[in-house]
Amino acid sequence: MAKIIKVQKGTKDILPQEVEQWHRLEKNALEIFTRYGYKEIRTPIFEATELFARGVGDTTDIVNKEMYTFEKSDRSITLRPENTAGVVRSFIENGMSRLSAPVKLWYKGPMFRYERPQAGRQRQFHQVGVEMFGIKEPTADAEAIMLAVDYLKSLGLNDLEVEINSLGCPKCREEYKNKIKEVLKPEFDNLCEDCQSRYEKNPLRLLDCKVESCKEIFEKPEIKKVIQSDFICEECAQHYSKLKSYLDKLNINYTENKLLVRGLDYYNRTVFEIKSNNLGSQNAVCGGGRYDSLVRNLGGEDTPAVGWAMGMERLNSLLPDIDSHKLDAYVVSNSETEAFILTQELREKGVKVEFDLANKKFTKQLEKASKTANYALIIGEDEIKANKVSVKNLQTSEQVTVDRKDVINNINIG
RNA sequence: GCGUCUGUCGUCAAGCGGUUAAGACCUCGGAUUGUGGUUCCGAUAUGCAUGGGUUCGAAUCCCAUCAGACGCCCCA
Repeated sequence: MAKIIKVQKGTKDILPQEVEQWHRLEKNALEIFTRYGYKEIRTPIFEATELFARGVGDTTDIVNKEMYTFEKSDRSITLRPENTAGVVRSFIENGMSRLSAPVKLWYKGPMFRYERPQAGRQRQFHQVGVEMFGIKEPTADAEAIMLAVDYLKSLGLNDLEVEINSLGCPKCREEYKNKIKEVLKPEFDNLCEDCQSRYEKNPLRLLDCKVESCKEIFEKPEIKKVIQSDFICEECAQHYSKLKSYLDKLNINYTENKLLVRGLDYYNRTVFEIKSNNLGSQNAVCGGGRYDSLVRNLGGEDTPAVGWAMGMERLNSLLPDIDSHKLDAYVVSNSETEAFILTQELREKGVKVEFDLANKKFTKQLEKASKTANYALIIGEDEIKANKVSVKNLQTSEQVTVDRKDVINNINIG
């Protein structure tokens, strides 16, 4: 036998028995997002590498070590690791800033990140997400979070935790970063390896290190004081407190998490995540926030924006399995021609129905029917002569013989 | 990139140095049931991820490789 070729590491087939669940995720997304005024956009799977370098940020791991990049005739191309950069690119390229604000776009599709797979993490995975352009007011942040919660509710997920934080604006955040670096400088050599690299790359990330020795350092009074100081400027603070008041009024439960720092460079002010305790260590189903400078950084006009993305595989793992649909009926007959004809008549009327293409023995056909369908439609010689069909309910074993044209009235179509 | 654990039929598995490598489900064939889903028979791994070793003897021990799971980093 020839060698079997297997799926690539970190990728998965979505098999027929799971596809029903995916349909549900997609159907609810369309329905709920549309209700909030969002329109779907589909951008290409690959983009110029530079888009992600400039968009997502070249200090991030996503860009530094997780991109699928390849060269084609002097162009550097990358499989999208996330979709915000692509949507922003399209927003700019198609002149959407001329549309009346807000411009609300949603997407779904595969993303690619070259990482070690583990629970809730694959190399090809799927996200649904939304992006809203043109509104700087915190109402937009609140509505985006509301939408996320609403969507999750529509899927029956009510008990998830919403965490929020404000990163401030580039200006006040920079000051905060510098203060942290300053106060930690004497301790630099005592920090763990990861923290030492974070010290330069993203000082905000230092704070939730799990290494004991680092934790102890952060507990020192003079350091703790700096870490816990409210660094954000007056304007940012106002924005944040308004957001919280909207969330309160809308009855969205949330907790504030000062350590919540999203890893993508483009965020400012509001960041949030929605987490579940049933996901293993990759416990965020949703992550997002405000990114007011991204559009400008990618060459567009200054345009405020908020957005979020959800991991569809993670969502799916929280949802109960759906039974894949049974057939409405299975035609049983020793005459494959008659079976074929009856099957087609019913299919034209919208019935999900099959017959035995292999023309096996009568009892095997019935066995197949009982396993795959709700009704068996039996046409033996007697029935054919009389132009009738015996309809057997396979749950109750009740059987009636009816005129051929009345079959459809004697079965429930699911 | 690092760490921990795992790898026996399509699936779930028993086996823990000497077995003809259990069993269950699925699938297929047959018997029987006045038309099935009950029951009964039968088929389905010369091989235990791959390659080396240790041993009289290995699925069982050791090493390497590969694959998978989980965790770190990071992220949805």
